[in-house]
Amino acid sequence: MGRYAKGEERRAAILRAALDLIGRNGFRTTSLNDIADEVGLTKAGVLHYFGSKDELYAEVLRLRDELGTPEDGIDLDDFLGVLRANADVGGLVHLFTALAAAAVEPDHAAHDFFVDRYDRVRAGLEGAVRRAVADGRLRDDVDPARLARLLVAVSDGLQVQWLLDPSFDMAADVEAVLALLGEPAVTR
Amino acid sequence: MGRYAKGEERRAAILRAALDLIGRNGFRTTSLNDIADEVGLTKAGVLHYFGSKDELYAEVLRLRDELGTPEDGIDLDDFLGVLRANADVGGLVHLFTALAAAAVEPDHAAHDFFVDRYDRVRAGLEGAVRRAVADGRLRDDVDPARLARLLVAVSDGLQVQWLLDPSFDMAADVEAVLALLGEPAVTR
DNA sequence: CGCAAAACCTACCAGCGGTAGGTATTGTGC
DNA sequence: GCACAATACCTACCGCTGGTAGGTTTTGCG
Repeated sequence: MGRYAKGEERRAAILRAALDLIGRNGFRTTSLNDIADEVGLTKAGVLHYFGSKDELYAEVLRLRDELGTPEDGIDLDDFLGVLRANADVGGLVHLFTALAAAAVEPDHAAHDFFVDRYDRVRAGLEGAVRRAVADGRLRDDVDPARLARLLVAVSDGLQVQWLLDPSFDMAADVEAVLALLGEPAVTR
Repeated sequence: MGRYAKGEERRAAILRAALDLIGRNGFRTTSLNDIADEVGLTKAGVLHYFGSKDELYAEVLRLRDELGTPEDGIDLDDFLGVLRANADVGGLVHLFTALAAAAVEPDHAAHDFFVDRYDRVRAGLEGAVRRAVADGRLRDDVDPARLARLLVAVSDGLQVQWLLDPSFDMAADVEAVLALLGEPAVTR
């Protein structure tokens, strides 16, 4: 699975170009040809690096995760921070929700990515919930695994509504529900 | 905008066929041609009734809404009931989430449908929340509009996770969060 | 320099959603 | 029951999509 230096560079350039085009034009109207043009290749050249369009998109999201995630567990504030940051990158949020919905089918190229990702995010959030409970910042009669799942769900779901009509504050909504569950002040 | 009797019948048959095929094969692999074949028409014949594939799909979801919704406001139990019922129709749930994600773009054929639908559902749920608060079944320090938005979000979000891995009970999760908010027993 | 792997192209494919423009069918008013 | 318009529906076509096959050029290593 070796790769030449030039190849690595191209690969990165393709990911950048995809990110850029998706942000500018939305991912639905962006084709492999567009991406290839942007980076000075043909469609086949792009597919040499990524087996399919969906795999390329999955890789875009994977890259974004890597850039934005601290490697030492997440806490509830980080979670809210991500949600706040998402308000600036509608194109990517859109890609995420649409691809997640499509990747539900087991043979979709991004299926494994999303299964993995949800597991990871849920596990991280479950830890954050446990710590919050231990610190007395969250009432102790919640099931951490369930709450983690619910928090992921609520943030995914809010993103769809927000994309349809960005006139509310997603993070504020999640803060509110955390507050109701006994977290007195999530943000400073 | 008149329509002959035969036309009405065909239209209904197309919707039924679409519903059926989506349920059997998933909506991603279902093409206009497949639907046309199933109902004994050509692709162009189908498009005579529905301007585009996305419009047809929007109509499928609209039809489903109509069938399942009582016209005199929804309450929180109904809401949970819908969630429970969805566990039996994964194909449609998938169509819903995927189409909602795609329809985020303002020029998408189903955009208006989803904007409308979310407004309606949120408004209905907001009423349900107000009634629940008035009845003392929900603590009174929640913003009904916000909670309605959150409940819609959580159910949308759970559906994605559930489609990826249907090993948990969506309705039970939502019940749990309602319980935490002061609703002692949502179901009998 | 030699050679394998990687990079990348041209040419092609089936299938997609959608359109144009025709013909056949249906219902309505006289 | 006949004219006439609207509706129903078809064939043929379009551009584009993601993807493949198989070749040629480029890269790096021993």
